[in-house]
Amino acid sequence: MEELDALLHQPLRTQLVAFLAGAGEQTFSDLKRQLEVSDGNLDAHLKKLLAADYVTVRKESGNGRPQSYYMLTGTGLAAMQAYVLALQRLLPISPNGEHAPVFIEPRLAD
Amino acid sequence: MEELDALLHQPLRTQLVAFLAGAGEQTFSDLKRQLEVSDGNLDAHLKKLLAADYVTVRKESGNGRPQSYYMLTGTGLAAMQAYVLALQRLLPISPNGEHAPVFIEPRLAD
DNA sequence: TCCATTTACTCTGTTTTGCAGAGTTTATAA
DNA sequence: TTATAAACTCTGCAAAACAGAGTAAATGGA
Repeated sequence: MEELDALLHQPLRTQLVAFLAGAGEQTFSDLKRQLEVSDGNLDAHLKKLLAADYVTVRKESGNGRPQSYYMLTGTGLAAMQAYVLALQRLLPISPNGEHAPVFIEPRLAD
Repeated sequence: MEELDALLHQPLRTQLVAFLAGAGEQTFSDLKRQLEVSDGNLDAHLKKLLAADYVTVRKESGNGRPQSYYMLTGTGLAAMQAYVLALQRLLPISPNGEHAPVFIEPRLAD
């Protein structure tokens, strides 16, 4: 059985990684607002992504309020792409209607 | 933010739906063996998929040991395809290397 | 016939995970 | 100097996942 990256297979972390990939560097506050999540929860999930090197932080202070900028790493993007690919391979018919090569035609209930 | 089907965004259920899509009708025991999962846990997740009509059961008895055959529904396959599509849209660069139209080039840390 | 076995559950308890909010620190702006 | 904001940390609760024991129904073999 194809394995799915447990770190990415979680709603908030999937959204975090995808959002960072699309939006580039974001502050803690930006992420909190955009994903509508409590700061405790955001912090916990960011820590897991940091520990896996899927995300990096850059901390600024001195020229305004202290700010932490979070950014996706190449490792993180690669992991996300591998994750989506793994899901596609699990599915016998790809979402665009084409058949994945390794699977048979799905048989469905009525 | 694009939403992800919470029912599918869980490792075991994702695997269950994908496996049923590829392998067709499967017994409870088959699923237990293939996915290497405890029967209590398998039962719990199958119930959720049944409740959402992503899966159906057909029960046989009288001509052998009682057997329950589980099968993916059209609803279930459609949900899975929509789920994978949603993930692809979240990602700024699709896994095959092509850019998704709505997103900008991802900016990454070093 | 009855005993063991298999299937497919149900139930219970434990562990893990997710999550919210209160409190803390540092720093700035008023 | 006080108030406010950012970015945490910590604590506790709630929900989810999970394993395994127990159970009913049915069969197959002795």
